[in-house]
Amino acid sequence: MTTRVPQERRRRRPTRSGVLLSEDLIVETALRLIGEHGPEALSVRRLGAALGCDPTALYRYFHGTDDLVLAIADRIIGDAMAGFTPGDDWVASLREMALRVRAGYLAHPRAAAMAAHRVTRRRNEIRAVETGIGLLLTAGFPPADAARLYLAFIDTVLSHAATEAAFHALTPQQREADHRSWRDVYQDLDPTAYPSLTAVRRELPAMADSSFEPAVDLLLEALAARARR
Amino acid sequence: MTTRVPQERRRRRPTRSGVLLSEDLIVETALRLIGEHGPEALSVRRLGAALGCDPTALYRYFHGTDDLVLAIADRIIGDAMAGFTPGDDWVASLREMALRVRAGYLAHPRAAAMAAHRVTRRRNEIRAVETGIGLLLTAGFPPADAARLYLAFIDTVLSHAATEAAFHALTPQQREADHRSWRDVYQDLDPTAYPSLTAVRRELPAMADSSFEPAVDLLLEALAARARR
DNA sequence: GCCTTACGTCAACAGGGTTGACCCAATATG
DNA sequence: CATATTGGGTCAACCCTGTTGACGTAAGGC
Repeated sequence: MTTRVPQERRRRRPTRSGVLLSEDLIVETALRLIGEHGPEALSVRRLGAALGCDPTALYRYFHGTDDLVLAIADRIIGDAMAGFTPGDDWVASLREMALRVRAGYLAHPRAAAMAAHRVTRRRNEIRAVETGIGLLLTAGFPPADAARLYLAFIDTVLSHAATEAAFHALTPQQREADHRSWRDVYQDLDPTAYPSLTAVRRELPAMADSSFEPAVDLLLEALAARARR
Repeated sequence: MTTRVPQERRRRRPTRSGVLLSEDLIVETALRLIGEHGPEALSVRRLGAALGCDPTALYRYFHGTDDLVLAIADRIIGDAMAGFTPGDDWVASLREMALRVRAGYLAHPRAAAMAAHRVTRRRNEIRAVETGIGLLLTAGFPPADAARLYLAFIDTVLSHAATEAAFHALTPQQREADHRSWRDVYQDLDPTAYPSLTAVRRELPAMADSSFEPAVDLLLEALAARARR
């Protein structure tokens, strides 16, 4: 489609069914669709049906599916970071950022699973990057280090959150089977072939737990150690 | 399709073009297709064309696209860890494990991106867990810590590798747009609204680089520090 | 009240996964 | 060797998908 997607729209026209479309309404409806019926429920045609408009009307608001996905991702980031202000303790603030991102992803697990790996280039994401790098600058890191270390930090947070979101997006049956496998499969192993697993056998059921916070804490430990030098 | 996919096939019949199909041949051809013509080249129809058979013949070997993807993922894991033996230096060994997993994913980004968040507790994965926990045990961690820390480590590695694979699985246009955004969008920001981003402005193009190794190194630093205590 | 244009609608195209029916040839059996 | 069985390759068909260009109508500026 050659039509441009304008920044502001003043003239809006109700659809055949009387709905006034808007970028926000479309994103919200998409999130609802995904949340209710899974990621595969998000298609231009289904979204149009849910909105009560012709599917191709969406192309007046987004350049294509990819653009829509990015808008959804940015919306999730915005909701997660809403009202957050960094405090004096930069480690604690980064930790809260991590937990907020994770909570935002888990609020829309299925949407997060499909949008997590993208750079949205939109307002909410830019704001979050500004905040995170600002925290590392106050920690005393020189600009080059602050940028690189923030990237390592946020990529880890986002990757972990995406993994958790993907897990939560599974059906209860799949999730249950996953949990069981740590008990069942790993418990009946040949001790001579798998000595280490046998040694930690009683700890394996805990492997079904989330590693999000341990991993974030390890990372923040390393960052704090480097900041001290 | 109601037809079952049998374990062993004895009767095989050449296709119209004379090829003898097999599960291995199909998986290999799928990987070759992805490698040569990009990630979007993997579809049942194209795979059939590349094999010289009717697309629906593949349903005699796999229940559907999902089943095929899992078979591909299994091969990727096997290839990545093939021939790996841990050395005396547990930090270096964990590092090599991380790099191998990443390389395996990046060798087949789209397949990895599709299957990365799915848990396949097969032989290769069990072996990897055995090796990794063994390394943390030789580092002196008590069993409970070894299990939890290995989980944090491998989840970080897998999550990062999945993120990178997902990025490489994007279309060239999407990837290019992602790279550009760090140069373009983030360069024209209002300095008063975004002071930290302005301060690190010259470092931002580097944000398009991978954070895999910095993140893994931070994690290994923290693990080594904890092992010393 | 006219003119412009934003934008909702429509028809169409190319490509996707998956299905059930068909039928031939490769094997098992006598 | 001849016959029966059936694995599995083929085909047509179905409904899904994203995306396009043309069209027309109603909203807003003047």
